Amino acid sequence: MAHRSTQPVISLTCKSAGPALRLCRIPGAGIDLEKTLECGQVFHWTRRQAGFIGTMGETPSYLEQVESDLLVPEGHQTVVPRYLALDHSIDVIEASFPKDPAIRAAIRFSRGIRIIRQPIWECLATFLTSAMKQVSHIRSISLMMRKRFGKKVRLGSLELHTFPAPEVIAACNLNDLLECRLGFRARNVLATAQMITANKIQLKELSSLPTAEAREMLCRFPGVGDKIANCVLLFAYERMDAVPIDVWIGRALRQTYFSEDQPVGASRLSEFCRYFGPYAGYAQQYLFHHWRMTYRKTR
DNA sequence: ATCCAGGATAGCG
DNA sequence: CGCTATCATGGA
Repeated sequence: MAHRSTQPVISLTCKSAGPALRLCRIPGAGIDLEKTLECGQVFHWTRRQAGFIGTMGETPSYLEQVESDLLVPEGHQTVVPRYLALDHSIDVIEASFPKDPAIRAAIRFSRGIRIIRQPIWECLATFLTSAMKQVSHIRSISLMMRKRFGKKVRLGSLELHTFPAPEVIAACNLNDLLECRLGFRARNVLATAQMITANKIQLKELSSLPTAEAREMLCRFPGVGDKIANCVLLFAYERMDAVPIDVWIGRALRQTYFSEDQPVGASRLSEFCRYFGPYAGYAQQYLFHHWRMTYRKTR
């Protein structure tokens, strides 16, 4: 009973109507929450007070880091560690990386990032909107789609929106989506949602396929090529060896591992990434984050 | 104003 | 094969 009075509580809305949210403290297992939610793998989490608000699938939540622990809403003690992949053996993963200077520096800078477990459709649709967009744009598009088409869910007095289901997007017309500033990506998002709703490809069934075959299937969706397919494989299908090659990681790899702007194509870079080992996707995320934060201006 | 962004793709040689 | 222009939109 003495514990109850020390249980942390929080009120997430300005108007302090309703009971405050009761929080639980759980071990963070070495995670850095801020890096994890802001390193460019997921886009909808929003800073609120000392933590972040957002949804894990249908579940609205609040996450806050306190020293090495996490504060989560009461009742979320199981779903949060799964979503944030706190079970990943980060020591094993980092020990599997090659020991070159670039990797060492990236580990030092990016330590604490977890490759989280995102809902498959949400991940696929979000990265469909990511083509030729800055991270801040992807984020605002995701939030607009949620607000306009998502389901309203409540956490205490706080209202959030889930990412709209494929059926909801499939029923939209192009102009609805264009209002979320999707531009030329709207066509692809709509057509992909319609393919899924028509059962042309079942996303869940790809889980049982070898990575190469799952990638091939993902690339059948309009607007999905190797890069976006690899994002979905890494961030939603738990394929830790999948490496998305984008402009940033391309620059990092060429400048670090190849000589002076020799033309090195994406396919050759992709081959090279086997060098990073069985957790190449993790290594890629470390490098991506380090490079993007460090060389943003200087190029 | 000009350039570029966690790309994909049709259309060329 | 590999290379290029093009696709909307907004921040720097």
